[in-house]
Amino acid sequence: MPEIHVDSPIAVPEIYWQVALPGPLRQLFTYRMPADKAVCAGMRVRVPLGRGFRVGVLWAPAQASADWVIKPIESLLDEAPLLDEALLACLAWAADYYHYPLGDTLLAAFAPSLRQGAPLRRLALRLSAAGSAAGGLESIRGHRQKNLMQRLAAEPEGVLVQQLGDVPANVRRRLLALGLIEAFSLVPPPSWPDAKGVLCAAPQLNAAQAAAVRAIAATYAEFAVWLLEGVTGSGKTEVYLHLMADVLAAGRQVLVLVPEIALTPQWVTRFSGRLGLRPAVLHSGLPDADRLQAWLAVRSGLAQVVIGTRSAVFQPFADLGLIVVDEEHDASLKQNEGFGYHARDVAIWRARRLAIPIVLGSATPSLESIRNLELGRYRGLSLPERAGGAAMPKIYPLDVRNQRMQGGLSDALLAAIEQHLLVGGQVMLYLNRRGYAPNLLCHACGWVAECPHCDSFVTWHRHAQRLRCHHCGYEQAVPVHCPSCSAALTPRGLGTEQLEDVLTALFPGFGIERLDRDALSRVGELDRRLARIHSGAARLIVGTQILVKGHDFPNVSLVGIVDADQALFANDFRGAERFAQQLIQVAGRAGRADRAGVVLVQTHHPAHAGLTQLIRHGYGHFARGLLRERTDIGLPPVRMAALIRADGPAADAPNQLLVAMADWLGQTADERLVIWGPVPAPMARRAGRYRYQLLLLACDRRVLHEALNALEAWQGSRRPAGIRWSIDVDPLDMA
DNA sequence: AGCACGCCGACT
DNA sequence: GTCGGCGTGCTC
Repeated sequence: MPEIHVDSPIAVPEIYWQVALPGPLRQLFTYRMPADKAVCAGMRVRVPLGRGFRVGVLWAPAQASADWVIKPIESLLDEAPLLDEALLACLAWAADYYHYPLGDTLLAAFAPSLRQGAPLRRLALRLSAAGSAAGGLESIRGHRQKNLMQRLAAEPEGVLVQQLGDVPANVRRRLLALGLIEAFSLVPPPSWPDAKGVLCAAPQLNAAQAAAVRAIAATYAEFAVWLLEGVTGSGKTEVYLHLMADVLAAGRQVLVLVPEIALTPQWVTRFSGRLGLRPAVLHSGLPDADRLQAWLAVRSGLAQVVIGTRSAVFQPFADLGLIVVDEEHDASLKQNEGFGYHARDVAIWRARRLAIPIVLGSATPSLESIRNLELGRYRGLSLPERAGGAAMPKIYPLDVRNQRMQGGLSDALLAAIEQHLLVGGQVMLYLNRRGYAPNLLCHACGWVAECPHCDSFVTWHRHAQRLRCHHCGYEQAVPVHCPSCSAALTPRGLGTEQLEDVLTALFPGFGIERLDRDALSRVGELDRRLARIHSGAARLIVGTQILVKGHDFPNVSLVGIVDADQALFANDFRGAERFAQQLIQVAGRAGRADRAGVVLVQTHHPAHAGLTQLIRHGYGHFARGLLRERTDIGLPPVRMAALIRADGPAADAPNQLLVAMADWLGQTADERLVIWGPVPAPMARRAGRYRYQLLLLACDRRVLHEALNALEAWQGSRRPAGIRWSIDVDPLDMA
């Protein structure tokens, strides 16, 4: 359609606004609209862009510009801004800090259907004047039509069409045609269901818990970051619940961030049982309709408690009074691809802006948080003892050098398993490798099945009869013979599937449950397996990482770490802290009730300095030691870091791009910027792409961010074909 | 990101 | 002679 511009004196004056659009469009786009429109930042608009249309967010008023033809917005999607000023400020900060496009950042705060441009107004029906006057309804024959008339007569405010699912469309059309009912649009009032089930009483707090509650409660009206360092089983959740009850009683909302909600269904029942309300549970598996309902209910204040994974940190709270970040050390709070924000850090920003307290809870706090505590930015609280007087588990290294091993288990570990089973305990075995065997090998010629797309071997999944790559999703059938020499193939190494089989053969009749991603891919499977564990039908538990994430298994008296060696010598500088966190968290599954637990750590390096220190002095001491090492070598969290990743279909180009960036930064950036690399990524080829990375470090955050801004501006002009590159601020994962 | 325009191989 | 590969360049 050609643009018609009429310069007539009666033309409505126009205003200009900058609009943030989705996509990697780093600049804002200016559009015009009639000046009589009441608009403000945070409203969604539909605007023309190129040939098509996009949903964007009004950002700031702008001036007319002669540099380009300014198009009018196509439509205003909201009558009021859906995001308040405080949340918009938080999003602007996040876009800037994480060097992520503003439009995509803003859109991340909307429920998915709103992101697509769905209007809040919905079609509704009500009786027309004629319909109300008709009274007797004699003229209507069909009983469905009569039912609808009666239903609408009972609800003079009108009924949403989407709530009339049982009424066929032709019934509605017929009554509309007769003029007895009329269609109109309305913004449905938000709704949120009540809690179901009975309330449970709060248990008595122990002295440390009560002290923590008192201390935090004194800061309800101010910004304060509390690091709650509580050993596994110390009852951190009880502290949260007491605080939440206070804040809810004051009529304010609470946000609880957890690593993986799908794995902790008991949280939800516990929260609703104690607080007498239905929490909004948000995670990636939730259907869009549920997300929208929750989003609207949170915005209206009806949903008072939100429990969610990292993306819940952008929920549009009406009156947030407290934030809890549980397992604040957990790496799933940060993502290293796409919008790589750390939910804990965004949450802290929101808390500061809202002047409310935030509680970071963990048995194994991150080095970042320990440092902030030492610098006085956070206030510390500790729960040094287990609730209910339970003893801490005892951890022993188990030297497996020269020991006979059966299916990866030493005689000493097998004896311990048997002993604990015979006295009625449950035994948990932790092995962070799923599948049957990590390699499939030809004993005759040495051939090993590899992933064609990655620098890795494929894992043999015996039950599924597939070879799978755990890095890219590649799958293939299991070859019968060696493709190179036709000899038979043998498995090498131990995975959870195999461990399950081994234990079934060695301890028949005790019942085994395996908890890993393969076993839990079907919905409800976790619940079924957890039920069998809790009922005692399964006495042996085998699992990966998933075991670490906060499940309560009160009867577990022995935990076996099947292979500590792989984690002891990790290739990334955070390896040691991650190993320690994992060990302490798994160990914490043992002996929660009346008996002390035992943790046996199989290793070929029983004298490993880190391992012995961790066992002897505990996590807190160990972590503070690591922090001093980081200070000496100038790594995070002592210096700020950003990782530039580049990948492409060939090996040279991404490396050359990073070399060029490193050279340019070396010449132009502040001399306090430290540039390491580029180096190939820990897995140099993944999913068919060659990956390199460049690490930037600086003591001053501004130095780092200035360098990143300059880099973006410099690179914006030239972009090599086929190469992708991205910035990861505060990277957790070097892979 | 989309979605154009713009120049070189196998097909009705 | 056309259909179509994706290389590069722009979108208010």
